[in-house]
This record gives sequence, C-alpha cells and structure tokens, in this order.
Amino acid sequence: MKQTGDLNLVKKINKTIVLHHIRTDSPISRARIAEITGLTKATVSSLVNELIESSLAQEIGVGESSGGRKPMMLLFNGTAGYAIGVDLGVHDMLAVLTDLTGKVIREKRIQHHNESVNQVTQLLKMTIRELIETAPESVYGVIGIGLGVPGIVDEEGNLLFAPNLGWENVPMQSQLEAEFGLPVVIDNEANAGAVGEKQFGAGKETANLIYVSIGMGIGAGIIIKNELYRGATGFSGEIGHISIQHDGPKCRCGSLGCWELYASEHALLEQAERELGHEVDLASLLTKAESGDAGVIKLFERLGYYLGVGVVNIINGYNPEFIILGGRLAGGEKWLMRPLLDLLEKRSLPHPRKQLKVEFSELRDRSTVLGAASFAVTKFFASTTVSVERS
Amino acid sequence: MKQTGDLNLVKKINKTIVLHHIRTDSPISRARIAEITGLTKATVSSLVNELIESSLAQEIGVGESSGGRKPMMLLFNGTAGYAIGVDLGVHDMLAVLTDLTGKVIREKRIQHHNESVNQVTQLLKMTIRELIETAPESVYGVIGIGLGVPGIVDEEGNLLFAPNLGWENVPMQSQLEAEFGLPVVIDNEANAGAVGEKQFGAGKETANLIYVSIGMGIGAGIIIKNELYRGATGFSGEIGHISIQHDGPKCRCGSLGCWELYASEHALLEQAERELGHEVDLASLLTKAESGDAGVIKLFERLGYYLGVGVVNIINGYNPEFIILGGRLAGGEKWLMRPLLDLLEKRSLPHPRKQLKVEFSELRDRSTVLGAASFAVTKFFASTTVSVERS
DNA sequence: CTAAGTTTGTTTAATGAATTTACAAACTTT
DNA sequence: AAAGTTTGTAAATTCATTAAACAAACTTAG
Repeated sequence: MKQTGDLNLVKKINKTIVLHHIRTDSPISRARIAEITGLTKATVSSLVNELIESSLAQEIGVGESSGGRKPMMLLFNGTAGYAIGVDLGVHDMLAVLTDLTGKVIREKRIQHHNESVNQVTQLLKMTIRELIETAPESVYGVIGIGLGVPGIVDEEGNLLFAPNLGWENVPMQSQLEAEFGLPVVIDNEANAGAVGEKQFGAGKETANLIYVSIGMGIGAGIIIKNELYRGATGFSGEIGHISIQHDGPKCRCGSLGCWELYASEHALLEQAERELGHEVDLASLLTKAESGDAGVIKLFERLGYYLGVGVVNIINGYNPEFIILGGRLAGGEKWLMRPLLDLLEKRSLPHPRKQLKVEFSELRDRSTVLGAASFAVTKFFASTTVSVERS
Repeated sequence: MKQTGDLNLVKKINKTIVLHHIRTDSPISRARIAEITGLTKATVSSLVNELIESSLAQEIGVGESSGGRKPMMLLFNGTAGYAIGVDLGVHDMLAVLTDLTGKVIREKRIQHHNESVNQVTQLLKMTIRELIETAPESVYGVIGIGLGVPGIVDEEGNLLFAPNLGWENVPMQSQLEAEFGLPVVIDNEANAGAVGEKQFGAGKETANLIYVSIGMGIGAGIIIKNELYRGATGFSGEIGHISIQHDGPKCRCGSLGCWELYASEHALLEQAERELGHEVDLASLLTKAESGDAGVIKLFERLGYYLGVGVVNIINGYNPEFIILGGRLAGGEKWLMRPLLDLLEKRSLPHPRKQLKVEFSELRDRSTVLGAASFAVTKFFASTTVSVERS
C-alpha cells in the first residue's frame, strides 16, 4: 500500500530536511536554512525550535553578519544519544560506541574461534553490553545497534547463510532485540562497508558508489542516489559469484569460474601455498612483499589483474561513479593498484568510464563497523522524526 | 535540492494514488477507494470529482450493492489522449499510436537502410507525423512521444552512442521536441522493453524483474520495486559487456570475452556462417531448425548454454525475481530454453534462485515499442497531476 | 409492504501546517 | 546619527485533510 499524504507527512518531510541541513551544513542559521530549502523563515523557525526542544539541535552563539542582525548559529547535538556498531568477522569482531555524528567514543576488538553459533553470540552480547554500560549519560541513551555480518540477511534480520562462518538461519535481529530491548539493524558486511565509506570515508561526496569487500570471499555494497541498493529480496550483490570464466573451476556455489576463486584473499593464499609449498597467512605475505620478494609481489600483481577483470564487469553492469576497494586485502594496495588500473584503462567501455574513480578504502578495517553504527543512527532518525512530531 | 512538503504536495500524492486505483482496479467506487487507501470518503470524493472534471475518470453507471445504496462505478478514461511509441531498430522501426491505457490504435512498421542519421531521422519524423495526424479527436490530443533506441542515452535525451547504428551524439529529444512541440522521452530499447513487459507483458505481477534483450548485441533493462533502475549517470545495464571469459576474444568495447560475443544474434550468425560456409540470416536458421536440421539445432542449444552463463551472472549480481528474455532471438525459445534451464539448475546460488522465474517474452517484438509509449503516458501523468491541481 | 439496517457519497465544521505580510531587534555602513 | 540590511518572530490567511453528521438509495427480515 502506498503511503497517503496528510499534514503529518508534510511536517515530517520538512523537519527531516531542516534536520538534514543542521547535520551536514552546520554551523548554520535559521535564515540560511530557509534560503537553501525554499521554506519560509517562519516555518524553519518553528521546526528548528521543536528540534531544539527535543535536544537534537542547539544554539551555539551568534555568527558573523554581512550588514544586518547577526544570525544565531545552530549545531547538531551529536551527544543527544549513542549508537553501537559491530563488524562480525570470521575470526574476530570489532565493536564501537559512537555518538550520533558517528564519532567513535570507544572501540573493542575481540578474537574468537567460531566454535559454535551460541558461543559467538554470547561473546557478541557481552561485548555489546559492555559498550552500552560505558556510554555517557545522554537524553536518548543508546538508541540502537547495527551489525554487519559476512553473509546473506533477509528483511527480518535473519542471517540466512554465512558460508565462512558455517552458519545458517540465525535469527540475529530478534535475538538481540530481545536481549537489549533496543532497535537492531543487521546487514551484510559489504553493505555496511558501503554505507561507512559513503558517510565517513572516501565516498562522502559521491551519490553513486560501489564498495567491494575483498576478504575470504568477495562481496559488494551498492549505493545509488545516496541509497543502499538491495536486490529484489533484500540481498543483492553476490558479486563474488559472477563468473569470469564460464568453463573455469567449480565453485562451492555450484557455478564455474566465479570471480572470488581468482581475486579473493582465499585465492591468494591458495596460490601462495601452491608456489611456496607450505601454509602462509596474509600478514606474512604482506611482509614478504614489503621486503621485496619478487615471487610474492608477482602473486599480488596477478591478483590485481583478476581484481580488474571483475571491476570491469562491475563497471559495465552497474555503471557507478566510484569504486572503493576494501576488506583486508586492501593492505596490498601498493602492488595491486597498478595492474588493476592498467587493465581498466585497456578494457572498460569509454562511456561509462568517463568519470570513474577507483580507490582503496580510507577507513581500512573500520568501513563496516562505522556503517553498521550508521544504520542504527539512521533508523533512530527515521523513527523519531515521526514520533517527535506527534507531541 | 530535496523537495519540501506543502499542501500542494499532499494533494498531488493523494490524487496520484486515487488515479492509480482508478487505472488499475477499475471499475471501482469512491467508497472502495477510500477503504483501500485509508483516505476519508470526503477526500476521495473531492479528488475523484476533479479527475472527472479533467476528463481522466468517468462514471460508468451503478454497480451491485451488498445491502445498501448502490455504488457509482468509476472508469479510467483511456481515450482522453493518445501517445506515440517508437522502437527504432538497426534496420527497421516499429511505431504505434496507443491510448492512455496502452491499447494499440494504429501500428506502422518501416524498413530503413540506415544510410545516414539525417535520413533515418527524417523517416522517423514522417512516421510520427503520420500517426499524430490519424489520432482520434480527444481532450488532450497526442500527449507525448516515447522512443526506444539501441544505444546509450543521457539524461537530456541525447543518444550518446549507438554502435549498431553507427551513431554518436545525436540530440534526439530536443530535435523531436522542436519538431512536434510535444514532450519526448528517449531511452535505451532494453529499458523500454523492461517497462513494456512490466506494464503489459509477463511482468505485470512482479515488482522486480530484468528484461534481457537479445539482438545484435545484448542489453538489459532492470526494474526494481516497480521502477526502472538506471546507473549513476542514467544509463546502466551494459550487461552484454560483462566478461564471461577473462582471457577470451577481443570485443569492440575493449574488453575480452564479453557475454554478447557468445550469446547474441550476431554470435549465432557468425558461428553458423563458419560452420555452413555461407552467409545466413536469423529467419533462415529458424526455418532450418524448425525442419529438424540437427546442426542448426545444435547451434541454438549452444547459444542457450551461453545465455545461461550470463543469466547466472545476472542472478548473482542483481538478484531479480523474474528474468524475461526478449529481442529477436526469442524466436528460438524452443531450442534455447532447455539447455538454459539445465545450466541454471546446476549453477545458480540456492538462495537467490529460490523464487526465480525465467521466461521468454510474451509481447515478442512489441515489448520495446509499448514500453516507449508507456514512457510518454507516465510523463504526461507526472506533469498533469501537478498542473491540474493548480486550477 | 413496511420497518430496520446498510452502504454510498456529500456537506459542514474543525484541525493544523505552510505561506504571506508585517514588524521588532540587532547589526553595518555612510 | 541616519539609512539600509539581515535575522527571527507574530498575526492573519490559505487550503487539503479529517471527523462527524446526514441524506439518498438500497437490501432484507418479518
């Protein structure tokens, strides 16, 4: 059912717009908001005063005048509440407490051995509880929890399938909501990463971007017109399983020649082990490359080539303005970048490529956790802007 | 800038909703609309009366009662205006005059030899003018022109690049608007086809679908949540240039092993010519296959396999509910379908595949032209719903 | 055939958010 | 000090929706 229009809706729309400007363009005056938005000064004044009353905005003092009464500058009150973000990894979890602007107040990183769903969930709950307890006093308190997971999540926040964790059908959202009595948002780690980069990282200025998370597998979060794009059923971007060789080796997904068989951390390690004859991990490979080991550098360069092959497919399939490469493999940027760019130069269509940027993540391993916290904040505003207006 | 809210907006929203129900659920009474939408009877009554006044709705007579006053049934007035749709092909164009419901009133199919942009454009204008002149008398007359083209179009309706026509940078929209003084919408033929299938074809009941147009090249139109998805810069879905073999043969786009090198009409003909030793066209191949020519049937089956490879990529990358295969090659459905479905069964991820349908187009070569006409109608409603409400 | 109940659609008054207009306060510039 | 600018608030007006009441038109039970 489509949402019908009424006065409530109008107020909600305008209040959201005013709050948006206070959040992003602050410090800003009432008059300036009226000018930018096209709303009258009276309307802006009234909405701003309600926002101040609900502690989301505050007056910070007078600003500079350009030949008239000095404006009263407004600031978003980032400490009216706090959010929890968690990046649940295969062998570790990173959790943060942020304020409403996304500023990290506290951070906890914990290893786990993924013995069972239950054990990891217990650890997760403990970690979240600890962060909640250390949150500073504030008007709204902790307003919600966001969680990025390495797997497929449905619209009800059930973790349907997480191959690298070996989990299936875990009702994460309802479990956590029951435990803490707070709103919980769960999404794929690549989606969270995309939002993290969009809000706080390299993608701040870009409306359309794709965040490619290169870890054990490859995932992607797609942002179109400033919004996360989800496929039909809420999960999209199983981009690691786009085949780059139709008669290639068999993938556990059933298909042949999937991109992540060639360009993931797992692919790199496997290749390295075959060539070196013993088990290795990513950290040691990075060290070796750093010290000039030609064989290992070659491995990275080859990975760069394969990354490029998939990136060209992304460009042709989605036509983004900006591709951000993240995940743990981003540490190999130094050796991956050149072969990747060479390949793009050669192979991508001229029209889509015109204004394309490709970069490695700025936030490194924090994209996902910050995006997760941002989910919680977004959900909070989506709900309060309605309820506040009812008062 | 975000759109602010005011009473105008509210009315526009509600009027659009009411009109939507009259268009899709008719015959329907005012009371029933109020019930479905949640608007009050008074509001619905007022909006319906305005729609009647502007000739977009009409009262058709009383309906059946269930124990009270009989309802006055409402109908959408499809003949309040007419739209032109054109599917501009590489060697022909198909043009239709439809009413506002999309019903075809008149159809013209014309061959052309694509001698020059100018000549084809002249032919296009002649064809459109003829259809306009034969349009029945109506309140709004011909309300706009929609055009599907085999190439990349920007937001201003410039045809940037149409490789199979050999055209570049043609300001189609402004040319046609200047010529006819009517609103013109231009889009890629695959996008138009997707909208056509969504409105009038196999996709009527589906909110998320991908229409794959298999012609000389391969294109795709993507509909997510009932809306056409466009990439960052307005054109997306150059899906034919997703590589299915990273070290495959060189494509004119610069990349290697593009899908359309394996699964397009062009690929089929090339293959056939190599095996048969002389030039052939699609029609003759279809005839041969129909008469049981094992060699030709084998060619189609192989094409089916390659179609499947790309379709699996689409599934993993976009996660649609429904894939509709259209374009001229759809005529080979009989031999393409089985190998394609076999491959899907084997290779696609279990989760996305769960509720997936794959079908060949119902509308055959009319998907694009109907979608194009529908663009014009949609644009008309988007504009009138505003202007009508100002009166 | 009548009375009671139901359903439809209109009328009237109330609500409330934005706009328009006016204005006071607080500045800068000449 | 006077004139002009800019900011923010106040009062009156506008207008689409809602709520409540109601008239008209119909079905059904007895």
